[in-house]
Amino acid sequence: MEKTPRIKTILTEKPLNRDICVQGWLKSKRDSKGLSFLDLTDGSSLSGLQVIAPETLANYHTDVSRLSTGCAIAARGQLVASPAKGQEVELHAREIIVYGWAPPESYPLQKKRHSFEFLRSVAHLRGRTNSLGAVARVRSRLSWAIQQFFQQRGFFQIHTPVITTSDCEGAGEMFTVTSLDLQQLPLANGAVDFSRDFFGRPASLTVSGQLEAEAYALALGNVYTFGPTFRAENSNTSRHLAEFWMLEPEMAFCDLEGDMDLAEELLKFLIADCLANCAEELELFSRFIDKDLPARLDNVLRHDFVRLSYTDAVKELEQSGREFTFPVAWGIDLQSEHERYLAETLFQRPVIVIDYPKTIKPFYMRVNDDNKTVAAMDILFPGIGEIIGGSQREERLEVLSARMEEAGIDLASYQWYLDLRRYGTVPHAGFGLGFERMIQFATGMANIRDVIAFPRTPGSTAM
RNA sequence: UCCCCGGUAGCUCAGUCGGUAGAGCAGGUGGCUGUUAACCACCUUGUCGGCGGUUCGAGUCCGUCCCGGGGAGCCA
Repeated sequence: MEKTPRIKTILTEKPLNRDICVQGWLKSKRDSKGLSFLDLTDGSSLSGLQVIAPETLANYHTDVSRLSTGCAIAARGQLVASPAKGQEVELHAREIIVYGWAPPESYPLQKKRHSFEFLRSVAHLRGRTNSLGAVARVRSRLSWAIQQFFQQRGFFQIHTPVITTSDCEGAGEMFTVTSLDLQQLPLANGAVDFSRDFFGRPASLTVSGQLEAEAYALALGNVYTFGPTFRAENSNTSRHLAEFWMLEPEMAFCDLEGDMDLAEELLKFLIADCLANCAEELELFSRFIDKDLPARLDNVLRHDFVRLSYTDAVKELEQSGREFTFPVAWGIDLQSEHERYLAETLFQRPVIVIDYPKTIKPFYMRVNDDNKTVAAMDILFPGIGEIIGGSQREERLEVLSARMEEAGIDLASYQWYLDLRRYGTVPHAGFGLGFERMIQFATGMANIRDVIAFPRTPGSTAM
């Protein structure tokens, strides 16, 4: 097929009085005396190209006049300065080719605002709307920015496995992976005989690539994994998915301080990149989705993140004079309302809470000298809560083994993980960034199901 | 999983005290117009989420199930 310029390029370069061909989908058509105005978009940018289709076109009465929202067409003609308001340039068509019709009586997308809830039911078409198309472009850009950030800093990307046979990675319910016939499960002593399963033992979809990333951090120095992650939790909220993308950097010869520095630098980099490269999309979100978006993004860029210990956070909450639904006490995990108070009311900017009680954090987090807390950090963003969770890892074999035993974890199945401490162990640290939550923050989108193309949530995989 | 709210035309919603259903938009037809969420006139569209109950009569009241949204928990 003929290679045609993208509309984004045309709108930027404005090659006036030249013959060009554009291909895309119709956003809307308005008829006037002797001509039709076609709003054409090809997905390259939010703005579309206005195409003028005169009545004199060979197929005007047979095709052009029948065009409606959603139709796929090509338009060839001259790009000229537009005499009317609303656009700088427009294409005066000499030829219109219809690739695909979109019968208006059945095409779900109308020339009007739809609720995000409705658009979820047509997930395969919603990328054609202004807002969801903009989300997709921001998502792509942020994904690229993540790669840039780490590659520029000498990190290596590790493709950690999606299928895991670890009994538990300590991060919630897992999806089982099996090739057994579920109608006729092989039994042994009344239980399923996984020795006859594909891997010879129970297997699941990963809930985190961290443990594997640690192995390669202790080989290549600084690494990151970035890929799909799965949680079989029955979570029904606007910030949880059963399948989501998680970024997990892991650094050797690094402590909690360095971990926090990297996380803060990354978050600022991503937002700055978005502001610089997705200006048109952000303008749309600011106008229709979240009026405070520019101020919130600016707020992150301009300020150092507040860093305070869990112990100090508890003190702040106790001194706040607030009546919380869940009372605050040292040793109890911070509730959403507490996190929100810290980030949104008290400090009004991102907050990093460190050194949580070891009893409420996973086994792999490094025990501090007080023997009561661990070198953990949670980054709380105003509006969406926890966006990053990380820690310095426990690199001491004896301490790690003891903590795993306390947690009731079968050491035998973690020998490889313990080997990392047995042979050439070093202080190391890392964190996990929920990619969709990052997109939510960058776009102001309220529901996480609207920042991933095909969301998977309990009881729902629409497409 | 728990709490709250909701499910009525293709979409967004209204529907009073229980008396068999309406608006805007979309769609269709015609008109007008360098239009831009185009405009004007006319027209079409319903298992009122499912099942059961109360009642002479249920969109409306009760029970139950399903689905969706918000919040909570879990977390990223």
